[in-house]
Amino acid sequence: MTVRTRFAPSPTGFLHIGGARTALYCWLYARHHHGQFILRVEDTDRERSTDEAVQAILDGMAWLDLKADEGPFYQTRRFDRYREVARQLYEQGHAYHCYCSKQELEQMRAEQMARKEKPRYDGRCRHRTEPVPGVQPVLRFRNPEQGQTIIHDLVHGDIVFENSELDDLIIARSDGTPTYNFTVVVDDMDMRITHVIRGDDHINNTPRQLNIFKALGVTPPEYAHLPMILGPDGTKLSKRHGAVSVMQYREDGFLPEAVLNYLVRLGWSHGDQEIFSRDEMVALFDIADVNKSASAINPDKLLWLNQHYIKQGDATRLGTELRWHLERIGLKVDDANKLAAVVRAQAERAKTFKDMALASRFFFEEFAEYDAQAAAKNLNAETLPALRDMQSRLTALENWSAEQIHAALEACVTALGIKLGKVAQPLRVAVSGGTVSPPIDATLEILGRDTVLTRVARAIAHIEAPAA
RNA sequence: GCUCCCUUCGUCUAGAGGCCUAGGACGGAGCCCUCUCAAGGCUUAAACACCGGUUCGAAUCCGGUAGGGAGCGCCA
Repeated sequence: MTVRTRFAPSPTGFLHIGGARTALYCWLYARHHHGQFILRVEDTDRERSTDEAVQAILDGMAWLDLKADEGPFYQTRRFDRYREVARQLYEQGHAYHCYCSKQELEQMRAEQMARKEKPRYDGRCRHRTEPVPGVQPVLRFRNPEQGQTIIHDLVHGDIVFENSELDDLIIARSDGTPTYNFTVVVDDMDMRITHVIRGDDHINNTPRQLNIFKALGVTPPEYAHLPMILGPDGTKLSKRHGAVSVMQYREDGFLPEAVLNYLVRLGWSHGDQEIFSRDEMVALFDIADVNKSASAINPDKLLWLNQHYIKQGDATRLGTELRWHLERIGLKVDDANKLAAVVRAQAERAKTFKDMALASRFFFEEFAEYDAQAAAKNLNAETLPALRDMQSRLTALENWSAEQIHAALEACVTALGIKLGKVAQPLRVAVSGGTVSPPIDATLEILGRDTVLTRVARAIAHIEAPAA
């Protein structure tokens, strides 16, 4: 039997980090077993589902490169099928019409709460034989009253529920539209899903679904309930925690491989290994190694992973990512070689592309003014001789390469009897406007001779006429 | 309230009865390297929620307690 997993989000918002991990695990499990990964959009709640949300989820999965083998399927296009199965259940006596009004149900719940009981439908329409005139009934599933329903959960082990704890859930609303617990069963059945991997907030739904499968005479899939993902403070994930949408991570300068690597390790591990390529994840992933307890997001670790992939990745490819972020701050750059060179030079000092873009502006545009403190300390009468010396050495340089620039620097240091810092730092301020940049030789090389000489001249002029 | 789930350093985790003086990673601290910022190297502090059992032996098995969480919709 080939493994078939599904990711079944409801399009009521963007793809958040928890959903992304669920999708990743489903995808990994399918890939690992050479099976299929199916995407299903659970949009039966027409009030809250939006096309934008559907697109946002698709975008998020595309960014993470989690391709579905089948789908996306939309539940709203399958209403006929749900109606058909509901009818079957009704005809076989597994479902019945309930005419209770919402107010009546609410009152019942209130009374139960007052009695400190678990609020649930008491089955008062179970044996009704006559319709109530003028009332469009809902269809309720006739849940078994005795016995137990056991989930053989792949991550939690057996979870036992007394059927007497379960009530008769509504499978079709009075307008005839189907509800969640029912559509899930019909879809998982029709799509021949073998493994349902989802958040453990669904554990309580599972016995109901299992009973519907049983009534339908169908073998249910295996279940694996994943622990929740918490915010950095250990509380429930929310918008207050910053980047909740996976696309927000892209905006913030993260690489999809870093996000994926981070996510795969949140709730799953393979010994002490921290870095996983896509292929390694596929080869190594197993539900047996998934944890049971909820885990909090650690932004620092994601940052660390992101930088790991920035340092590790192909500079040309990463250059396109840098270009995207430069564009976002108003800089249009097309020189792929220069972008790659900047990526290589900045990789060690940038945890995100957003930061890298910000720190790399001076490579691509003239800076407006010097950082006041930096200029005061590094562009003054004391450093003028070194700048002048370098100005002529750089002008005379045969090959504009980091090696040659470095040699010129060494020669300058020897000639003037000063420390390297005494010339490197003034030069840095001269060409970048501030005190932070990649090593000065590499910085000058990337900038190019013309730009460097122009900026050095500008610095010298600044020293000679500080008022300007 | 009821049902269900969870509990190893701050965080992510290793750990399937003796390999545990509890390991790794992020973050922290210190040192080294150094033209800035970083990156890197080395060192270091830091945890088995609690109480009982079972066993020659328990982080690992069992029971209870405490704490956290989820669910209890004509939402998904």
